[in-house]
Amino acid sequence: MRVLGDPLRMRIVSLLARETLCTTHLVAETGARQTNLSNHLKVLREAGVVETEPCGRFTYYRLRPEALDAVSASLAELAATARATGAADNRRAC
Amino acid sequence: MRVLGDPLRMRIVSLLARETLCTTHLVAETGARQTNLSNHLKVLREAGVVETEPCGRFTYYRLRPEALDAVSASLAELAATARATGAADNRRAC
DNA sequence: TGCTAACGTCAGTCCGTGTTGATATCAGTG
DNA sequence: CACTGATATCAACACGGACTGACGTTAGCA
Repeated sequence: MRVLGDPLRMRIVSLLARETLCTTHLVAETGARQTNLSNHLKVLREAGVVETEPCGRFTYYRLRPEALDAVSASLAELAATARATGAADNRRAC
Repeated sequence: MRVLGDPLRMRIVSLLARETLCTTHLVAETGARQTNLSNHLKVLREAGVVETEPCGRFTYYRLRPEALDAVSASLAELAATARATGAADNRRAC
């Protein structure tokens, strides 16, 4: 959740959703410096959002759908409980 | 998405999912200063994540489930496309 | 075996933004 | 009407984290 808060990282995630890419492609697509991307990719990797596949001197990055599904599900659950408390008008007295 | 990246804001959202609360309660629950919470609540309000209901000199904050559902759905869609590209082994050549 | 291109790491800078204190406002309450 | 408590706004401040430049490493290729 926290790691998806950064705009550039969300951009990376969107791009990787459609294609498996390597760093060079991401540099070309986003216009960001290679070093900067490498940092963000490290964050995404350590968060389990993406996984790498070394291919010669290239490194392909692929999205892990489970990670996105997990946050999506937890947000959906929050929305469901919120809907329930709204329907029950469950409020704490002051 | 961006607004949900902050830990304190996610905390607020979690609390509001279960109960409709006013600022005082949130101060007690989170331990954060009133001013700080007011700022975060403003951000959430302007993002359409929460809505307010003035009640005398109190202000109740309630979660808007549609907002959470929206981000949840968009993440789920990203996950779906990612799964499809993974299955098709859709990668860009270097 | 030199050369280049791809990628990661490190240390430092810089900026956005979360945090705070002071202040204003408004609603109850005595 | 004076007073207190709830909340929002404003103007700094501080700090984490995004961004950068320099460098090291590895893999292909001539």
